[in-house]
Amino acid sequence: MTVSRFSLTISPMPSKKYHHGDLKNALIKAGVEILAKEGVSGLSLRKVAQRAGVSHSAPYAHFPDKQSLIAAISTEGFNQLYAELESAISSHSKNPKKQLIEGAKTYIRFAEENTDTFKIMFSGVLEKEKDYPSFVEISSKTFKLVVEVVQACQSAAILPAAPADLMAVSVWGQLHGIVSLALEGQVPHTVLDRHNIQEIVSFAIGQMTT
Amino acid sequence: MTVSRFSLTISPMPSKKYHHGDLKNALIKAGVEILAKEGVSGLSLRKVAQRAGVSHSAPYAHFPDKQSLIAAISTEGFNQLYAELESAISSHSKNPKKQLIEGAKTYIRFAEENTDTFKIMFSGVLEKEKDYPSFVEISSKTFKLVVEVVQACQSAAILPAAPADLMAVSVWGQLHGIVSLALEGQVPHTVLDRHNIQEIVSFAIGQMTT
DNA sequence: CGAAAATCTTGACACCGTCAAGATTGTGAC
DNA sequence: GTCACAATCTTGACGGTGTCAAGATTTTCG
Repeated sequence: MTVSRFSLTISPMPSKKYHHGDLKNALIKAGVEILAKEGVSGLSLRKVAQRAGVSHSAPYAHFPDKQSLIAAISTEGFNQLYAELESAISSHSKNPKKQLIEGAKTYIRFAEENTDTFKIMFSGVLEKEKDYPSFVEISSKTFKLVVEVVQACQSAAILPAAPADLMAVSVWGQLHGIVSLALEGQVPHTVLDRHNIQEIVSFAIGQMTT
Repeated sequence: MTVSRFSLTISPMPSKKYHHGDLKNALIKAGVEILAKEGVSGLSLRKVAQRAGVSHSAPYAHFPDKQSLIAAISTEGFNQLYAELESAISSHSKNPKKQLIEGAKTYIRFAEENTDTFKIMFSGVLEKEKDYPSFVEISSKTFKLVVEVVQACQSAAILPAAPADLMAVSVWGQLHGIVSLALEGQVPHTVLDRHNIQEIVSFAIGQMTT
């Protein structure tokens, strides 16, 4: 509009172009921030657009709908989780048990520090995950990480012999279940008074390992 | 309004009173039905009201807001889950291992048959659970059921000696984690090709028991 | 340079949760 | 019984939401 161009001319505003440049990533970033500040129910396309400094329907140039933006945010979350897990695991490449424990710690920390991103990734907010190839890819890549650690533990006789993928689902399920119940406030205070989530998970995984 | 009373007079409509009689429960029931047919994202107060045959803001006579209705639906879900678990467990009162396995089966079946009710109960849709006493009560009552089964298993040396509530969080977490991952489509097909959820859980719990 | 494609804005639509005002009905005191 | 009051329900409005259509602006590329 003429007015905004005029004010842009006489008092040069800090880089306000018609084209954003990298709006797609800016929207994802804005989404993550809103998620952290207002939670899942506070996440709206219009707020994301506003925070990125564009009009309410600008996002439709980059995402066909809200679900698609949520998929992108979830994918970004998985990328971060994968990177952190990968880093934690490769720090103990000669000690499978430590890989398992530190991997679990990393998972817990990620869930605690990015609660609502974690929820978006795992709580059915994303309705048709299979429609988003990059989401499927990074999530199955993450699962393969778990399988590798499990196999290393089996080779070291720390976990019992069994199909590695099946055992991986057990281990991940155990970890994920406790974390999820905790985030939902379903772990009773009689337990939380004595142990934090970290300790509960350590106990549970300790039961599985030898 | 005069018109409707008139039509009620000349052609007797099937019991359309101004006062519903039991609207509160009708709304909960309608909510469960919509949940089953349209999923969590399809659940709106206005649809619930319409399905119950009342105006869009009639629910506010019984629930202060949408969260409160969701709490009621979740509570109802927990009541049903508790009843089914209780029934399954009391059917094998002399066999703790069977109690554990059948309880798990019941949990899985409930999640599969009432997927979206299960999600509402456990996926952060209900934002401040502690504000709803009857929800807190039935959910902690359910946890106590798990504790009882765990204790019975410990007495029979089926589960190792450890604080029963801690062990209960492990067992429930293991079960809940696998079910949740499965509902999210996070259990890879390489596993699902060979085993259904039932078998995966059986394997995982088998690892914990002796 | 100019046409086509990409990007962004404006405006509209139906739906949503919520509230205020008022209509209708049930209830209990007298 | 009746009459005031409480409970219940309707109507109408408000701002916020996701989404789409039309058009403005900018970039890209033949």
